[in-house]
Amino acid sequence: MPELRWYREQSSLTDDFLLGGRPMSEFIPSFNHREIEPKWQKRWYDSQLFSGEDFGHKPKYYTLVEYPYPSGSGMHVGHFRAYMSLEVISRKRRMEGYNVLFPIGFDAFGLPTENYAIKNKIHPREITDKNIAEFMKELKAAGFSFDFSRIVDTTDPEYYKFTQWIFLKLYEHGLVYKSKTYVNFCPDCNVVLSNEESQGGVCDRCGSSVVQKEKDVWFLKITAYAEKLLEGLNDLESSQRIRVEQENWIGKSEGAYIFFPLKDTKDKIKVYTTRPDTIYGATFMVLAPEHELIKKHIKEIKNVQEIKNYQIEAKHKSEFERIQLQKDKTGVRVEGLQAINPLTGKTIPIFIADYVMITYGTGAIMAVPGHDDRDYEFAKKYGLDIVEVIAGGDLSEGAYTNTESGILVNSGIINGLDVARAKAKITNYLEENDLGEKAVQFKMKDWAFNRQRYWGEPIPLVYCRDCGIVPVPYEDLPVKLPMVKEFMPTETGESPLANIPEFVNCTCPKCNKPAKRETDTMPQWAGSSWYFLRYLDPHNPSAIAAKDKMEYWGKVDWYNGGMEHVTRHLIYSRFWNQFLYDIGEVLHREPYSKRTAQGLILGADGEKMSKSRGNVIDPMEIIESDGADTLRTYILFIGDYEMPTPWNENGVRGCRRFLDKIWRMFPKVSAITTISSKLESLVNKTIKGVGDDYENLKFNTAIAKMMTLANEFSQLDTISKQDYEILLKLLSPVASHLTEELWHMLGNESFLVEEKWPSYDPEKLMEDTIEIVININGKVRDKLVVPVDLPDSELLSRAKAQEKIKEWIGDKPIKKTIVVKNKLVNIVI
RNA sequence: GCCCGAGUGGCGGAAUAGGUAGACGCGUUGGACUUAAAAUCCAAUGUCAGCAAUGACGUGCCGGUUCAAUUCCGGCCUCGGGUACCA
Repeated sequence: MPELRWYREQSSLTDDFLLGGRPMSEFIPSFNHREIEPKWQKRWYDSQLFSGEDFGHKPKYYTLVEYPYPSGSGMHVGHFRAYMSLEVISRKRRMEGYNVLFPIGFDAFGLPTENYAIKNKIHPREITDKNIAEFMKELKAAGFSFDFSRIVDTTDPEYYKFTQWIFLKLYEHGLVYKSKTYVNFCPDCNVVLSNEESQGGVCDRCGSSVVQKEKDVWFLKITAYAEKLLEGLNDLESSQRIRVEQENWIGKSEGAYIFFPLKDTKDKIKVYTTRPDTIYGATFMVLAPEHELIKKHIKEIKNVQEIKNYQIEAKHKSEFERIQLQKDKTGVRVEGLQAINPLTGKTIPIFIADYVMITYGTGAIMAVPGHDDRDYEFAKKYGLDIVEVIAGGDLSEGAYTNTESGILVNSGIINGLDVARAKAKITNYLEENDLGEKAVQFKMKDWAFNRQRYWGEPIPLVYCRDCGIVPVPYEDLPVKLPMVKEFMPTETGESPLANIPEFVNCTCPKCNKPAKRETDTMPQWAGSSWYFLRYLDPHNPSAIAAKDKMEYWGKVDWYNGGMEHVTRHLIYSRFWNQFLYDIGEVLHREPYSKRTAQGLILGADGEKMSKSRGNVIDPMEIIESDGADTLRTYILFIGDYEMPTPWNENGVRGCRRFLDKIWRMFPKVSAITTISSKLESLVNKTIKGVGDDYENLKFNTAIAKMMTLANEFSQLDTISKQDYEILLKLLSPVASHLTEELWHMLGNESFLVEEKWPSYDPEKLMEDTIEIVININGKVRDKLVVPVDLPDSELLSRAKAQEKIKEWIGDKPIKKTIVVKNKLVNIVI
C-alpha cells in the first residue's frame, strides 16, 4: 500500500514514539471508526466515567435534555441535534472541574405504542421494552456521555407510582375537579381524539368527520398558578422567543369588570373589558350563546324560538367551523331584553353571538364598535350605532384601535384624556360608584387531564355508591395497569380499561363496599412533568427523591429541548414543580435556571423530514458509514443551532474530511513540547473563541475555528505536541472518540473528560502586526501592515504616504480624517 | 388578524458597542500525484467590464441618519414559527 510507505517516509517520528499504540508502519490515512468508536464507548461506560456523583465535593452542574419517546422507528437526527448541545457542554463542564449530572430516560406512555400494540397484538410493555433497548443501543453507539445508571421509564410502576402520588396531592389540595366539556370524537373509530389528531375537523386515522361529544373531564386547576407561572419567567434565563411564547400562552390581560343593568330587572350583566375607557361608546351588548341570563329570563324574551335555534346551531359548530367562519359574524338580537349603559344612561340592545366565548372573561361583552374590529363588523352587519369616543381614526373606514395616540371625546368625565389616563380615571370612578372593578384575565385554560386510553397512568380515584369519589390511599399506590391481552377501544368512547372487570371492580377505600375505579388514564404530559426530579434519586421507593439529594443537585442548570415543548411541557412541568414547592416537597419554586431550544433539521429538500416525503435521514446509517464522530460534528456544523437547517449529504463528507485531516497530521506531531511561537496568538484566540462559542450555542463557528487551526497545523512540517493536544481537548466534546484515540496514541493514560479544559493567555490574543484598511470617502482603496497599537497620528501619516493614496487624493483638499485604532483610516476629500 | 424570528454567493452559513461583506464547509473549474480511478495536495471561485493592473455594482425592496450601514431609524415585501373571534 503506497499510503503507508508515504506516511513512513514523511513522518518525523520513530516507532518508539508511539508509546501505547502501534508502530508507525501501521498508520493509515483515514481513521477506522468501526474499531475506535466501540472501543472507547466500552471503556467509558465500563468505567462509569459519566456518572453524576451524589454529594460529590466538586461543584455540581445539572444538564437536562428532553427525554425521548421510544418509538419503533428508532432515533431521529433531530434527537441528535437536541442532545448534542448539552453533550458538548456536559463534557466541557467535566473538564472544567464540575460534578455533572447529565441523565436520560424514556417518556414511554403514548398512542403510537398503543396503536401498534392493537394492530399487531403485542402487549405495549413488550414493545416499549424492545424500543427502549434499541434506543439505549443507539444512544451508546453515538457515544453520548449520559449517566445511564439513572435511566427513568415513565411506564415503570415504580415511576408512575409517584406520578399518581403527585396527582393525589393535587386532588388533596383542591386543584383537581371534574366538569363536562366537548371533546373531538370520531364516530367511525368510536374514539376520542386530541386536537392534534383531529386537525381540520378530520379524523387522523380514518379521515371521517370529527364530531363534538360531551364528556366528563378531569381538570387540573393550572389557572390557579397563572400569575406565579408568569412571574417565574423572571427566574428563567432564556431567549426572547421562548419567553414570549410562554407569556402569550398564559395570556395575562388587565382591565375591568363592569356591570350593565338589565332593564326592568334586578339583574346586571357582568362584562370583562380591557378598554374601560371606551365605555361611553358601548352601544350594544353581546352574550355568548350559552350565557346563563338567557335561560333565566327566557320568559321575557319574545323571540325564544329564534334564540334556541341559534344556540343549537352554535353548539354543533365544531372548533374547525368556528375558525373557518370567523370572518362571517352571526348573531341574534334578544328581543324583550335591554341593557343600560351605566355611564351614558342610554338603553342599548342585547345580542347573542358565537364570537363571544363562554370560556373567556364573563362570557359577555360591552360592544364598542367604534374601537373594536369585531364589534365594528357586527355593528355594520346589523345596522347598529357606532359612536366615536377616541379621536384620531376614520369610523367610516373601520374601528380605530390605536391606544398610543388619540384623545377621548364624547366621554363625559374622561373627555380630553389620553387612553392610559382615561383608563385609570374611569376604573376608579367605576369602583367608587359600585359600577365595576379592576380585573385580570388569563387566556390559559385549565388542563384537561384524562384520556380514554389504555397505555397511560391510571387515574387513582374510585367511585363508591355511598362515598362518592374517593382517592386511592397513598399506601396503595401504584394503581397498576392490568397486563391484559385485549384493550380495544370501547364503542362508547370510554377507556379500554372499562372493559376489564378485574381492573374496574374494587372496594371502596373508605367503606370497603364494592366500588368501581376511574378507567381513564393520564395524558402523556403527566410523566414528563416531574421526570427531572426523579433523576436525582431514580430508585427511591418511598419518595420522589430524597431531600438531601434534591438539595445537593438543586435546580436544573441548563435545559435544552424543542420549541414545540416551550408552551405545554415547559409550563406543565413548571406548574407541578411550583405546586410541589408550595406543599414543601421540592426546594426551588422554579425547576430550571436556563432554557434553550434547538432548530429543526429539515430534509435535503428543505421540507420537514417525514416518512411520506421520503426525506428522512437515519442517523444509524451515518454512524455505520462515517462514524459517530462525523455525525456529531456535522450535526453541530450544519448551521445556526437555534435555526432550522436543511440536511446536506456533502456536508457530512466535509466533516469526515476534517476529522481525517486531524488524524493524518498525527505523524507530524513533534515530541518536543515547546510552543510554536508562530501560532501562539492563533492558538490562544482559538481557545477563547471555541470556549465562548460553545457556551453561546455557536457550535458551527466553534468548529470553523478549529478547522482554521487545523488548516494552519497542516501547513507545518512538525506540530508541537502541546499545540496538538490543545486542539484535541477543544474538539473532544464534539468528536469524542477520535480525540480520545489520538490522545492515548500520544502516550496519555487519562480520559480526556478528566483533563483540564485549556486556558488562554489574554495577553497573547493579539498579533504583533495588523492590517489596516485605508478608505477614501468611505471606500477601501489600500491596505497597510503596521505594528499593533500604532498611535493615530503615525498611522495617518503612514497612510497618506502610500503611493495609491497619494494618487487618489491628488491635489484635492482633505476635508476630514478619521482614524480607528488597529482598524482603519478614512480620508474624506 | 396579532406576536415572535429570519431574508447575505451556486448551497449551508460567517461578520452587527456602525469600520476590509462573504470566515469555515460544500459544490464547481483547472493543475499535481496515479497506467487509471478513488483518496490526498495545490490554485481559482459574488456579479459585470477588462489580457491585466484595476474599476463599477453588490447583504429582500424604498427612503433617511453618518466620514462610513448587512449592522441604526422610518415605511413596505416575502418566508418560517406561535396563536387565534381572548373582548
